[in-house]
Amino acid sequence: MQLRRTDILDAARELIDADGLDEFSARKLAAALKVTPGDLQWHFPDRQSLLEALAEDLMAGVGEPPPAGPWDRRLITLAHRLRRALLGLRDGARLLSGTFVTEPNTLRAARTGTRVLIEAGLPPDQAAWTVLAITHYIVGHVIEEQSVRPKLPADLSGVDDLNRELAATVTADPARRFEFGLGLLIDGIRRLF
Amino acid sequence: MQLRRTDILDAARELIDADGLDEFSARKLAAALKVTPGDLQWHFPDRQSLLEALAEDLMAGVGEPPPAGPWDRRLITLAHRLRRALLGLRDGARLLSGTFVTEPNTLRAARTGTRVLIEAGLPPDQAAWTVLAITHYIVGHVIEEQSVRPKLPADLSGVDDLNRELAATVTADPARRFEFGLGLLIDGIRRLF
DNA sequence: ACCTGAACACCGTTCAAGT
DNA sequence: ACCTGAACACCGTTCAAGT
Repeated sequence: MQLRRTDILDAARELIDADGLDEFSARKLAAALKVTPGDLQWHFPDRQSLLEALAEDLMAGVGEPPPAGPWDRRLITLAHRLRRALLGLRDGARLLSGTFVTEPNTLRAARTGTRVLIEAGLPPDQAAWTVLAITHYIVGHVIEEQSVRPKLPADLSGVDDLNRELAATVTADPARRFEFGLGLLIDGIRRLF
Repeated sequence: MQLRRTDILDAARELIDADGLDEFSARKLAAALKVTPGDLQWHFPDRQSLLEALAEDLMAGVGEPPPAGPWDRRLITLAHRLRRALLGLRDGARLLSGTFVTEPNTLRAARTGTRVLIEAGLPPDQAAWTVLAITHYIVGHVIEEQSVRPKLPADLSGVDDLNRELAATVTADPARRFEFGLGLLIDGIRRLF
């Protein structure tokens, strides 16, 4: 049976979802595919290119033009898509942040967001800067979301109010936290018009 | 000569600054210190704990209370400090994002930011959520700043306007880009009052 | 064009033994 | 308390050889 590119990527996703990015190795992947490490090398010249392919796949669809409507709704749609995409694979945000923005799907997402803001009337440079800022927020957020949280001490007595508040924040529903920070950015963008 | 903790961390920083986080290994560090790998293990039980110590050191001073003044100025001061701290070591943002927020210096920075907003009149939960959002933006931004940029094609003919705009954005002075995105967030926070 | 076998130059971590 | 020597169980990558 011929080893196809998508089979390799599927198996890689399975391993990463199971054990995390740090546990992932090309040799384990080869073993899972019942194939020699050398064979894997033939399909992907090195480990990095395999991870980049994975990141690119993750971004598929994110850059589809969002439905017509007000710019803020369209931007929020894009932001949610990017977050969902990153959450689609264990350690997805860390994976993406280790690759470059020049891959087609990643670039397309940035283009789509920029176009939304240009169409809304923002000058092109401000539009591009804004999209980059939102992207950084999302990547930073999801990296934290996906990082293993240390067990918070069940007993919070002896901890002061501020620490308790911060603990509550980090433990809070990440989707709502995401929404809150995104809202700050959107409100900030509003003042650019 | 006794091997001290700070010597180990200094040598580690030197190696990371020289070759990047991916090239860094405990064995190279041991060699640089003219010491056995096993000896290093005695001082830091595992590689991860060494990296965490490094991240903690990076955050030293960030959480000092900023000079009195309007909340936005104080928050901007903290934001710049965090960015400078992360830029203080090659791959510093990636390093920090691989550790937890519970280390004293990291926690202190979050506490200080939260307190600034509470003192300005924000409810504690909103203050904490806001600080987390800014932190995510900064970490995401500096990760991109510190990632090796692929050589942009010198010849941009044949590339459309949008790509050219995005290329210009990524190539632009990162300090100004940082300021722009931070400004969006600050303006968003303004509307919370 | 695809895959194997075998090697090379590395890793992090453990652990008995020394001082 | 600190450090060495030596090993264990891994890595990514290369490359001649097979089909």
